[in-house]
Amino acid sequence: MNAPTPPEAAFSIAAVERDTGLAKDTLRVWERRYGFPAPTRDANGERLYPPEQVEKLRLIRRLIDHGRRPAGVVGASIDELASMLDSCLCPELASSGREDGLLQLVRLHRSVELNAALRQALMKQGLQRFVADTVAPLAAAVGEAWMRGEVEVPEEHLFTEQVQNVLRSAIGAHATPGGRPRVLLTTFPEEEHVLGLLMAEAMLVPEGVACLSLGTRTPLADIRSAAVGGAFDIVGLSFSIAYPARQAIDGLLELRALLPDSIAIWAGGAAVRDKHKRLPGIRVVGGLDDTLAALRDWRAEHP
Amino acid sequence: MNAPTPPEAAFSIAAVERDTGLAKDTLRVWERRYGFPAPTRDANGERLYPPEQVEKLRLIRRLIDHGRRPAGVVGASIDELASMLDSCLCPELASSGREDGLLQLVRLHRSVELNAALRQALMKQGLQRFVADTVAPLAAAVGEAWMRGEVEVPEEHLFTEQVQNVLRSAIGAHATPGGRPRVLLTTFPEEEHVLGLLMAEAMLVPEGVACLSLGTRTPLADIRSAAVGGAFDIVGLSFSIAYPARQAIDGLLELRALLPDSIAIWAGGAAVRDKHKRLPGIRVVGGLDDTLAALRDWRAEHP
DNA sequence: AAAGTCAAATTGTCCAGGACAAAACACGTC
DNA sequence: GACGTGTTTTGTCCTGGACAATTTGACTTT
Repeated sequence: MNAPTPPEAAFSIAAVERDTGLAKDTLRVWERRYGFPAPTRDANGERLYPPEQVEKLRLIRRLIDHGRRPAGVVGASIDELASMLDSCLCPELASSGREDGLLQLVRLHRSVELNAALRQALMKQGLQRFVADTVAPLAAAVGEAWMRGEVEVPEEHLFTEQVQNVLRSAIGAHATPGGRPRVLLTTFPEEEHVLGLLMAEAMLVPEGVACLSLGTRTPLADIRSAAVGGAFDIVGLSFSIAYPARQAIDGLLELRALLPDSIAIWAGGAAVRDKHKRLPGIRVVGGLDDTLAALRDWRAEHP
Repeated sequence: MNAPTPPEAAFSIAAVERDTGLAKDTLRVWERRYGFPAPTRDANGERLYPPEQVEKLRLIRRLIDHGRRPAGVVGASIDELASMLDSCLCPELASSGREDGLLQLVRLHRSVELNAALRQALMKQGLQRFVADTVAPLAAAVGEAWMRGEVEVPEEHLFTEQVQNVLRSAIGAHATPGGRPRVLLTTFPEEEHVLGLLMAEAMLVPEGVACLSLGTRTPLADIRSAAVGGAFDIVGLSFSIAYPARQAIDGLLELRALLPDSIAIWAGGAAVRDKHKRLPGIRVVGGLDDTLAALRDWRAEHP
């Protein structure tokens, strides 16, 4: 009655939806329009997607997230997709991860060494530089490698978990409960990436900011009640690259209308970068270092 | 083109799916069969669900998760639902949370006090008793309160985040990289509750076990490759109450077939409790204290 | 050359209503 | 109680059509 386990070596449409993030309706309409994917059928007439097609769909998904349009990528051959992929990756990112060796630790399942290396870097650099100079580039490198298909799900999970462990305990050590401003951090309901929030928190906490993270996926109305009820000065939202820009903008404007003017909204992440013009009343944070600039601005205006 | 923002005070079918966890198809078929929900339509003929109906759907969802069947709950009045709710809650749980006062801290948005109280309890009790005697009952109480509708999304997020922070830093302090056995912890792809994993890890790490958590939502094939590639002795899976029992059993048996006999499988959580008979070759862990019993058993067999 | 305007093409989501297998239930038997 | 067997309930999948939101691209105006 619930999503059936994919039998042997083929995936049901529900499994493909889960693995690729493409809605069932979208998968069916692509098949109708572009002739791809072209699943076989089981005895019951239901779609069965071979693993290669699922893999190709994942690739297509990544390209679309990077701005391509379906007409150009659905129906292209594997080789064409691979060359498109190369053209939208910046080579220096991948290499920066390789040079410092941390990406290798992610790749090779070396969780213990990865953890040790992260903690060592944290000690050496301090929390803020650790986040800006080590975690963020590493996250970008992992993202790139994942897009190239060079890392799999478990490596990505491993990386996220280990970074979370290190960041959460470091943030706990710096916590300044009575500080100002009071910042509420979370994401919109469709966004489940947590590292952006943790990185922002790690940048702010050493500055004496009182941060509260609600974790991911908070409904808009609940953000409002938490922000107002908790007397927060700033609400910080994080958007990963996969988040649809339009949705981010609509949501932010709606939230802006929901919150009193005395509460500032900060938005960061790839989906809102350069969208400053379309977001009146919202501080678009361009990167981790810009978080500190935003904080300086806020403090200048609130003596 | 993407999930539209719900206008004013009514929800699109996509928004309801997100908020309630009920698939669009299920919502449409309930409407056809039971006459509920009964959304209005917009100018375009698309369903618009009023907030009361969404709230009622959430209630129904909870009752179904606790074993009721749709025929009995979809179409019942609010009062009937409320009385059903009472009959499937165990009163002592809610009260245990109230007595120690921690649940109050969750309710009132007192994040700072909650964090302090958790850390204090941790110091006093030690990691294992803290998890078994404080975190687990509190999690159960929050679950009950959520089911009664007495806590909202942000409170639940707040609770999860704060507990995560405390547990992760405590686990980090206890870490014993070279220990035995080597345990890999994760959940199946449909399961996103992380606290069960963290509690298990917190029970095991002080015993000198080398734990690696992959976080939630790991595909079966990836669990296999991580377990074999990392030379793990045990794979631990966690299932929350909302996880369909049948799916858990199928998945576990499939994983059992995938893994060599030398790697043990432990399964814990409400969804697999009392399913021991249907899970040959798998150690069903009945609760947090049973985790330690399972560990003792394993060590007795692997001198 | 930059910026605005507007029609055409693209694209994701929604709808209806039928079908069916898996799960839960009820009941009789060992 | 444990175990088959028939019945009902229930979630998911299917087809093919429709449409609004977006993007594209050609054209006009500053």
